[in-house]
Amino acid sequence: MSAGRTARERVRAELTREITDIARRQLAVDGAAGLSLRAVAREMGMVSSAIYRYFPSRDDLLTALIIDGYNALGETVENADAARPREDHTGRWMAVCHAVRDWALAHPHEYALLYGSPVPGYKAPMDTVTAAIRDTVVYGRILSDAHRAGALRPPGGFPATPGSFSEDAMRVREVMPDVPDDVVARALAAWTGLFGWVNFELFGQFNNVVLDPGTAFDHAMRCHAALLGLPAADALPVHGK
Amino acid sequence: MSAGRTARERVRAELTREITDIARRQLAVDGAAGLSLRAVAREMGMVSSAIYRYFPSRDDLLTALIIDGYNALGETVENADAARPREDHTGRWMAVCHAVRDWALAHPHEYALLYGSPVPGYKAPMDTVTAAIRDTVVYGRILSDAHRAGALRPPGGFPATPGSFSEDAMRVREVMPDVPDDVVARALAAWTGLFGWVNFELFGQFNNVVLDPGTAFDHAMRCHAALLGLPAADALPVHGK
DNA sequence: CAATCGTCAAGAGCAGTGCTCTCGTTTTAT
DNA sequence: ATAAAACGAGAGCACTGCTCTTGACGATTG
Repeated sequence: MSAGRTARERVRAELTREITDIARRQLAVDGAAGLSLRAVAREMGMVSSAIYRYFPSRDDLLTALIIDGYNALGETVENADAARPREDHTGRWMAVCHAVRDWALAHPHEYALLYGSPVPGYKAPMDTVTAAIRDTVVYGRILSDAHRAGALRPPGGFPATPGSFSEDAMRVREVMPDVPDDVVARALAAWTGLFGWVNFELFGQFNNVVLDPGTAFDHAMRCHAALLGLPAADALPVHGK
Repeated sequence: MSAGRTARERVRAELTREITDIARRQLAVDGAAGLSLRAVAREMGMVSSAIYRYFPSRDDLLTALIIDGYNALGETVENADAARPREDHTGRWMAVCHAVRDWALAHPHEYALLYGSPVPGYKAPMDTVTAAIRDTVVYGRILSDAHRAGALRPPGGFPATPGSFSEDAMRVREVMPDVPDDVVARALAAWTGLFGWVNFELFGQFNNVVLDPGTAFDHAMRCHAALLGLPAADALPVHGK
């Protein structure tokens, strides 16, 4: 974030930003496979080989876009969570759900880059993981807060968590401190349920069947909340802003 | 399926099959973006332009592979369902879940083609839909059978289904006859939960966190079954064959 | 101030892609 | 037997990611 000391560094940072901006626009229009270094260069009035001064390969440019995407989604989710009173755990969960869905609908190709099939042969570098779990961290904090406040009352009559799950639960608890195993297990189901729904909606599995996915989505996420033991919140504003 | 009357028709059918077979092998190795008409032609000892006598474009070849994939998955799911006694609704649901997951793990690139991000600019032709819903039809039949047998007792304490969902419920009921709205709504959540989990597992979101996804998956699917009102089935064989 | 060293854009070029068109040949249908 | 349809081969177009070399500019030293 430092302004860059020499003039060269500043113009380099500026050009790097311009490249990613143009690339992101191309991504938004044509999707990941339509991202062309030559097209980016053309739009910048540069020759294609010059781009390689800034990104050593197409994959590196894609990685930059992926990190940006995770951060954009993560920030959106953080803001949606922060806009709710801390003790309104159910409201925070629902806000996170809708934030994810709304962002995905607004940025379908970027979302596909993050949660769709990975581009073949592409291996996510370590740099991405810290950005990738920003939304998950928010999710975990909500459940931790709810549990510590004693607001979590998971309904009975559901299968007992297998003992062999405890090891994985420990690892998940790093973003979900103190939460007991059975809630951790259900938390995985709810979290995958959220993204599974968004995937179905975005990738066309609901086409010609579920015509009003917003309503069904809201209800499904409330069901997940109930499964987690979050208290029912009846008087939530229906949706977005 | 007719053997083909003229010699030309037979060799044409044979070559078409050979093309899709080679393409499927390439798909399994390199993923959808690595599928190259020229490489297929090379492997067949043909010249690239000859392929266009059989598939007018790369997208058409991809479509054939997609339909094959849906049918392969659908058949696997049908068999898994049929292997259970008809009145063991919970067992059938669990068998379907594991069949989907096992097939996805065995054919990751084909699964990604079906349930990952759609290839950009690609619009699924109508031919695909009948194949695409084979698994969903099985799923719907299980719930219908369970409901008609009076075996469905959805737990209380969960959010009421919004009235505006009834229209979408009607459409979903075409593969899930007689099932009441509230179960239809939860069925969507469970179904998306299944594929959302498989996506997370296959596309790397569980990396370094959930190391034994099989156990957690089985438990999560049992939770979904309970949410649907399917009776608890305690003595199921743990997993595969 | 002047020489140098690193950075940069440009251009040519390689290997690969999807796809089109034409040109003989072969097979089918009449 | 003849006309029509289908077919494989080949050349070619426009495009891609990426590499290498060349020449110019700018910042940092001596």
